[in-house]
Amino acid sequence: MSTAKATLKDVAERAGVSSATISRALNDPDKVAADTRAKINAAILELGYTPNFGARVLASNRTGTVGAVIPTLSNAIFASGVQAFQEVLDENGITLLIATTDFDPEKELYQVRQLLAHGAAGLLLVGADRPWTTLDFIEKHGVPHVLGWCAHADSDQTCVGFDNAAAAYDATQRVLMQGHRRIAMISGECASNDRAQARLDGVRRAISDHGRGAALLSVTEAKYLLQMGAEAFVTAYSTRPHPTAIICGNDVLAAGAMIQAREMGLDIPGDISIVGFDDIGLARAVHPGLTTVRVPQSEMGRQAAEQLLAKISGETPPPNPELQTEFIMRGTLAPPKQDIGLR
Amino acid sequence: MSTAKATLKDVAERAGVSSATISRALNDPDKVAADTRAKINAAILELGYTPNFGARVLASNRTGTVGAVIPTLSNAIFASGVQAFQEVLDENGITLLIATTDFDPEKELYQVRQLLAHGAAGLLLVGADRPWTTLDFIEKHGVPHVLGWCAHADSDQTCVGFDNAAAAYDATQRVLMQGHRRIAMISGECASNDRAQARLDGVRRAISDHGRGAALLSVTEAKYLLQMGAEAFVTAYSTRPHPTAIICGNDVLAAGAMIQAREMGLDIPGDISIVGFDDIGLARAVHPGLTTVRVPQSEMGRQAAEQLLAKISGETPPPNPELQTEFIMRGTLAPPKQDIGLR
DNA sequence: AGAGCCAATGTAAGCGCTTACATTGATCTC
DNA sequence: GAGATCAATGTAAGCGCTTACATTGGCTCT
Repeated sequence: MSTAKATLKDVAERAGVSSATISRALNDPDKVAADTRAKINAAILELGYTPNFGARVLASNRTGTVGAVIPTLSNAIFASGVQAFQEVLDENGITLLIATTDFDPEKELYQVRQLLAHGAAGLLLVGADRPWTTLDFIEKHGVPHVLGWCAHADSDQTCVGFDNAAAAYDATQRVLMQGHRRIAMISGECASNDRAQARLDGVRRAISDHGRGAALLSVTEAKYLLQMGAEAFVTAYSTRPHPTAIICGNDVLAAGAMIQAREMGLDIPGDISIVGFDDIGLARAVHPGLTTVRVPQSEMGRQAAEQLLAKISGETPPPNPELQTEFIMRGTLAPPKQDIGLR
Repeated sequence: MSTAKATLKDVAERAGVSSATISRALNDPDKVAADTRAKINAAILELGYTPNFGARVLASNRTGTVGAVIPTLSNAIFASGVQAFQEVLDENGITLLIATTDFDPEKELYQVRQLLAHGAAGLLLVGADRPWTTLDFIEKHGVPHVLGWCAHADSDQTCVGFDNAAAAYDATQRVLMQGHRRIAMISGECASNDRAQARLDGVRRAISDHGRGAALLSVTEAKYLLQMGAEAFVTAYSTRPHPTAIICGNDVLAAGAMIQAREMGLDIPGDISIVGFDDIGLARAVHPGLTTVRVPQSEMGRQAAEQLLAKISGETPPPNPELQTEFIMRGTLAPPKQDIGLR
């Protein structure tokens, strides 16, 4: 075995054919006669040949990669979406480049640059809220992209996600239907986060649409961490009169709130109802089970991949799929004590 | 603006220098005079030039990517490790290629091939249990790798992780010290999973080393899903006499077990103690808090990246770091009722 | 049997960059 | 002030593939 890496030419000599034929055998096997192919395969095996990635990319102008730029893998909602995204790419022989932003729009632009510089043939981004420069840059590159975790009926962008505002509106209605009137929200940080913003908007709108004394007593923004949810609960609960229900921007915040509520000797849902968002594994694990909104994470990742692949191969992608969320009633939501029977 | 993408040559003409100088300005700026650099930058901006990835790779033989092949992103323990891994790579200007195996060793080999074919300069793999062919293949490629989530004092491999067996041994000792003698284990599936195997071994050994009537009543293997943990609990609890403590292969299984225990009207930890492993967010969110073993997920990802980068740049990497686990006492472990005071 | 066709293969021109080596002035040294 | 030194830049040879186009020879068709 030689030290130098085998090249196409080496394989060609060994197999007694031209390098073009080798290339064809590799990229488009049925253009090559079966027996030639056999010889070639033998030669490849003997030489331990692996195509040179750079040369292949340079000559063909295809990298076989797409990129995903997401806030963080540490949040299950992104991790499992990306997981599904990757699975579909994999089925199509595409490899995934990944970069994270920690919710920073500038870092997102930076990462987009990175991935495009690495030859990503398409891009998955999270949400629709970003400086116009970012999308501009992507478009100048002529690389298609899809936006995940959001839905925008108005926009001409390809969005694969669900209507966060509508889902939050719906969830809030359920809370109101239980009889709650004094509601607080623990929201994710809304700056540069249209999903958090939309959820907050949905809650706001549902409450004001409802009227009849329903009020959003407070909105506390917090980072998506258990500890932050706990701290935010203190603030959210501190109004007089207390809220009877707290709607949280996601399940992690909700779980944090639950911990703190229990800490403060409050019964859930007796003294305070809590509603989450996302339905990650956590929601079923806590006790009582967390009432929340299920979002189709995997389905979203899958469809995002399909849309992106379609765009890459130049097909007009199917119209934005509308993914449905589902309100999941568990134990943390119940009618408020003091209002029972008052209707 | 022309339709065709600008190349180095275009920029060179525009800036009135040779293409070599542009290349240098890009890759090794202080080899170029400041004013020349300024002209070049202007030209680049005007033309919207981006280097061609393939050409760069072909000419320089460097892709600036590293690959990670992991079981799944859906499990927080991998997701947050990879997150940290990616952050360090990012600081070093390296981009991450990601592929998942769903715990299938054959798929792992396939993904390793994929990533190497995409020019990964280094590889992160999970655990040490795999067919020799896989590592053989990697070595033939001359690409360095590190194994994460495991520790192997004996091996010549670079492992970045913790001693799962020792951590399990220690946790089991704590359980024994609380007075438990009838212990059951809900283990992850051990086939092709040395981490699960090691944890099981640690539990086994601790119990047999202890003697004095301590017994491992049963071992139930289950996939790492909440639901599977719940189902496994039924089996694990069904022995007569019942176990007084159940040690779980990870926190997800433990949380599933907790759900089922509550379902069956059992008090935790009054009727049954439960211990988890990993200390993911879930462990603090459940009630009572899950007693578990904290593993330094992020630290591991970080160090794995550092080791890998060191190997890639040809340095002799620092010796395998020994990462410490920590037993986290929370509410799900307490002395067994019937043994209180009996010593 | 000759024209026409087609599948299989060969020929060779790049793809756009990096980098070893060559060149050029300017600055320094004694 | 001549030679040495050095920073800055230019020249040009690839890197290892893909692919448009050319060639070949065996078939079919009439």
